Amino acid sequence: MQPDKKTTYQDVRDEVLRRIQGRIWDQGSLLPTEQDLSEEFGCARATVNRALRELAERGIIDRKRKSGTRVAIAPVKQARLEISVTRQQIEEMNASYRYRLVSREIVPAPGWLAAQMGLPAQAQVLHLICMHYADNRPFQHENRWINIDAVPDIAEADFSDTGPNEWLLARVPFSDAEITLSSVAAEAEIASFLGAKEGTPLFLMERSTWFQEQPVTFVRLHFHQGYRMRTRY
Amino acid sequence: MQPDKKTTYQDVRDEVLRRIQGRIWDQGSLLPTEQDLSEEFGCARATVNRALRELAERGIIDRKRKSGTRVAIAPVKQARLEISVTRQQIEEMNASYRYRLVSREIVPAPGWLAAQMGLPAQAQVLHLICMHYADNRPFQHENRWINIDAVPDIAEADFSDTGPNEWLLARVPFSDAEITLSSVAAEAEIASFLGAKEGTPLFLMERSTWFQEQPVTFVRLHFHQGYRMRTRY
DNA sequence: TAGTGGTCTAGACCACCTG
DNA sequence: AGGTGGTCTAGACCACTAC
Repeated sequence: MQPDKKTTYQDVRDEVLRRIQGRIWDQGSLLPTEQDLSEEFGCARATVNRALRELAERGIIDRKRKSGTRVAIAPVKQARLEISVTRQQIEEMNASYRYRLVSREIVPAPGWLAAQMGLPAQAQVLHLICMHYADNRPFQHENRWINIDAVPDIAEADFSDTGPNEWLLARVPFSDAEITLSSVAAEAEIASFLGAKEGTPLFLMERSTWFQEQPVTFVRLHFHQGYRMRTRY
Repeated sequence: MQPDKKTTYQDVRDEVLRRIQGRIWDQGSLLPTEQDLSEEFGCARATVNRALRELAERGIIDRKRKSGTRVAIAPVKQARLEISVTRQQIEEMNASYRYRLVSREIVPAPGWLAAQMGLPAQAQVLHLICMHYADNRPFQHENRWINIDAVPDIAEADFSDTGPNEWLLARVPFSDAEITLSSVAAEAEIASFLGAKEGTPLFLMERSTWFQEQPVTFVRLHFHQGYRMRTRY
């Protein structure tokens, strides 16, 4: 073995993880202090801190000032769902993407939508219905409402070529969103768009989006029958 | 305004985010170097680095050595799903939790399972079916297979009182998992357990788990009708 | 080859929390 | 009151990569 260069935070992080997985440090038990670990590993305390901070972000350990660092007991695991634009999602499957605008109208926000988005009464919204196809098979039915006050430019966009999701992302990036996933029976109209029978179980994603506290859009995405969403942690 | 103490990495992070959201730095544009920013903010480069690193982890900016830091263009947003033990999930709803073991048997792994988990042919697995109730209403149907070779102690556990998820978490913590979410029609048996009609759309979570490259368990969780999974980003 | 981000160090001070 | 993690600093060297 050659004389090691330096101890990296990855080294520390991986070794600590190894000891936790190997039950050298059991669940709930107290780890040595950063000071002690930095001496053991022959590195600066900042390096240990960086390593332990990453493990804490992953939920592997719990840290508290004064009381120290403990191995987490009933970890709430975090799975990361990657949410990308539908076109990109389809192209990553090596399928050809096709988009179609079904309808476009400006209406006063219905009551349930105003409540859902936190809109003032009588706010005007743009209501869009679109379809996304992968290799010419129905992939996703998009039912979207956009708060016109939040996106004035919206009147100029006709969405005949580009979906509203891509359009919005280019203009209102990095917003906050709340997502709900569920399983629903296909209504007759949506079923026909997706080439499924009425009542077929469909995967539904609903998303509300805000930009700087202002409600921007609410969208209901019905995926084709048999769609599966995957992730790791 | 008082003489500010020090610039924190949060200050830098929030100000950079503000400039991105305010289109001062537009999508795809190049940010100043860490050196420049540290001078502007009057702090150390390490502080700027920490701030930009967090934004990069969130997908807000892209960083490359030599070429610099750019505002991300079509960000793949990451939503974090919190996955906790069913009991905990129910108790957080302020509902009473009840668990019931439906069946328990040791069998050779069926072909589809061996393929799914990457098990050797003829591996022995423990097959469990359990129910979880919230306020005595069916909440989740659990159909689980456990690789006996990976968890030898399993023979001693009868799971009449505690669900296998909690039992496993206490013994095989911090494993890797792959999750699939989908929408399925309730089969007759599962429907009856969940108090729903056959064919009802149900939210299904399937999860494969490994510990140090070794397959541990595969579980199929059917949630009650109308279940919704929520997250933010 | 030179510029940029990635990381480590050694020391310091602070904030929070438990005893 | 004191111990522990949280953070900042100033400087240094390294790794990657566009030029």
